[in-house]
Amino acid sequence: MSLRAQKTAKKKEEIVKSAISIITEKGYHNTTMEDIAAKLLMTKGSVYYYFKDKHDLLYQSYKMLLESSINTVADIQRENISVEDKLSKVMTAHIEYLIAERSGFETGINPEQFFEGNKLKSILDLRSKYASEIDRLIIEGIDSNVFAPVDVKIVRNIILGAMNWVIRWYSPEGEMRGEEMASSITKYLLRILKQND
Amino acid sequence: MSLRAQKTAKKKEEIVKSAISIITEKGYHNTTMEDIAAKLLMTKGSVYYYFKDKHDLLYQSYKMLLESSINTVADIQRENISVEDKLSKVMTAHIEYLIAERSGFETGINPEQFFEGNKLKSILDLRSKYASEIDRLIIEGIDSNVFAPVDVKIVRNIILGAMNWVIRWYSPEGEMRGEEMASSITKYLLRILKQND
Amino acid sequence: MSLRAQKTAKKKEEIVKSAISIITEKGYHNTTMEDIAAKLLMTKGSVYYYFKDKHDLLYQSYKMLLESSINTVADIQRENISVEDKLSKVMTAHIEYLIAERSGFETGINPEQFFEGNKLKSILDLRSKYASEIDRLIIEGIDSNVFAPVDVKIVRNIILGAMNWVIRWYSPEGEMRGEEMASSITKYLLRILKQND
Amino acid sequence: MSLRAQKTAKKKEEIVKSAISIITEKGYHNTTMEDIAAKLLMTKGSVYYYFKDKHDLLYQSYKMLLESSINTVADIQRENISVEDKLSKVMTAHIEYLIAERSGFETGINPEQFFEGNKLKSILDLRSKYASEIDRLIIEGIDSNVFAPVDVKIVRNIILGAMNWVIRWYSPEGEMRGEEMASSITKYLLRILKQND
DNA sequence: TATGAATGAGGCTTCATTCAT
DNA sequence: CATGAATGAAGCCTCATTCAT
Repeated sequence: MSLRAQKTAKKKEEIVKSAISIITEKGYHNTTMEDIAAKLLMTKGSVYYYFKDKHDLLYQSYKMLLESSINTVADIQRENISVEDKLSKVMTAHIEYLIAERSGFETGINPEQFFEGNKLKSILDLRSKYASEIDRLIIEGIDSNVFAPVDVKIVRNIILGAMNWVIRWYSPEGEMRGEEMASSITKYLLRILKQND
Repeated sequence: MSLRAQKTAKKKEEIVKSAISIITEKGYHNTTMEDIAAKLLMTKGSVYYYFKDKHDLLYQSYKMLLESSINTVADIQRENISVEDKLSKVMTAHIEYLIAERSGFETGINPEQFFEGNKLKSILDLRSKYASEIDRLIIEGIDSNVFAPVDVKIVRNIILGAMNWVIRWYSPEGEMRGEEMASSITKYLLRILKQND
Repeated sequence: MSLRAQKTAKKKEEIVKSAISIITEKGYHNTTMEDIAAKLLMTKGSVYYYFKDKHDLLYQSYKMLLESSINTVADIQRENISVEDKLSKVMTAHIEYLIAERSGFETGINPEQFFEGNKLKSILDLRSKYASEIDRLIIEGIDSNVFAPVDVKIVRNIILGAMNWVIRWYSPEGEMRGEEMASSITKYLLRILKQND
Repeated sequence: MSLRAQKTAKKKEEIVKSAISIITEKGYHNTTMEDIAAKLLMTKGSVYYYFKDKHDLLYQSYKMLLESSINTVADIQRENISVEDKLSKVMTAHIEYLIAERSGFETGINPEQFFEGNKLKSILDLRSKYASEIDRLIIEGIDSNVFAPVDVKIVRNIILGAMNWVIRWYSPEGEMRGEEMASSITKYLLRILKQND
């Protein structure tokens, strides 16, 4: 990648990160392009230089979030630890990421409402990919008798729902630090899966 | 309540129910007053007769949903059954209600984003009330040694997140009926609380 | 048509007529919706109540112009006069209409540039219809030996070009009245067709 | 002219020619500076090196077209042929030029709409000059009894309108070649002027 | 000369809301 | 009570133009 292309990529990422946090805070429709630009000390026009339109910015932001999540899981999958530890790490990472990036996209933006056609498909595909990574861990755990047999789809969605909900109630000003809370949630969720012997 | 007042109340409820389902489907900002009116074969003007403005309609809809939930819990609280059964019933009812009414308000509408001042306070109070009903059941269960000791706030939020998430992934066209799924989710969530003796 | 529908139709026509004259004067792109509304002492919003968007207003204006031309020709076709008189009347009417309505659509708006898809097709169809009415008169004249044999398509386009050009150079402030000029142009154009015996 | 000046002049002409054809095709307002630059594999910035602004590019393009037309007429005026042949040649050249350069400026761009002040005056002067060259030929023809007496202004405008209209309907894919059509139109237009003895 | 990133004015469009009938 | 025409504030987006490198 040329220097220029790098610079452009960096700028795009900067905008995306900023957009994610404002949109999480105020909601997509209550966030104006002006808001997004202003937060970065840019003008609207500049944002449009990097993104076709507001919707495109949302799409690319969403995609980046999902891809980042998938990468995290893939990294963890490669580690040489037990299934339980892997799932544990995946969950903790997920929650900590939400908190750190202040991203409420998973709860605040319903892909079916915001996207259509190829864009929707692409988002749903990424979601599925992430979901199946979790499923894989669950199944592996069941197969190796570490986890009890469960309805994988339902349990996975319980896990996702519980994790994504965090952004709605966790406050950094509270008594618990993010990591503590992440590991606490993880611990409780694992109880659903653990053999009861 | 006079006949007229009754009629008005009925009409209001009709509008609210319709609004909830459209807003759940398309999102608040993608739903126009025209849409809401049209679905009921009314005109915009009529809706304004019953509700001060769009925001008021949202507020009253949200309130109605929460109050209905709270009533349900209260009813269950009064029943003469075990704590575990009570919590179980509350969760099942919550999920089935979401599915039946096709309401995605809990996930789709973040009160902090949509309301402010007294309205926000009133919504948050109702939420708290509902939350503390659940907390009460959890605590009661712990006190009576039916449930393991847990961080009540965290577990309660895990439960809420997992339940509310349902509207995002459950499809009535799928193989599982709503009640089945509700009881399945309930069963798994209870594992978090159950003593592991 | 109900009273209300009549009123709406009238208002639409009012807007269209006004739009035609402003667009002719300033050009489509130099005319703002504000301009069009202001000229009628309306607000932008009102115009949008009657027309989907600016382009739709252009389309309906263009269509109305063409339909009106076609009706005029049809009326003349039915009259009990000679072919030459018919063609003569058609040309005179065309020119006088341009001047009276101050419409420069034919020269100022190239359908291929402004429309596409079905709208383009619909405009081109109307144009064709008008063109073939003129062709019919030319052919009739040739068949009855009143006109000399000519390449119909070319002569028709000469006639159209010469007539439409009027809006570009005729000034009502000049020495010649519109009708005079219309009949003068008509007279000259007929020379192209007249037998030279 | 220095080598550098020559190079600059050449580049300017290149840009102008390219601009004329894009603007003819898409219209001035639908043509962006980006479009013009891209077609020449330049960047916007470069175009601005040669032309003050978009409007200046339009102006110079229009001027170049008119000057070229005037030069053509002047050349023909100097030829040692009959008045009729001169007018004939002028018209044929005019039409062939429009077709060859795909220039629809005469019909697509109304000077009154696009220019003002000195620029408008300068364009109108060139137009007048061109018009009076045609007038001169007509008058000469009348004086020498080759042409019938006519209202010169009207006939000249008929001729101009008929010629300029060509760009709107002539398609190079059609059955007739450009030269054929040019001479055909010329032939018909001359009938307006020819003595009918 | 050439580039491409940044700017900002201007125009289109939507839609909640009002109000006379 | 109901209607539908009218309003106008607010936000998206385009693109000519500038300018540092």
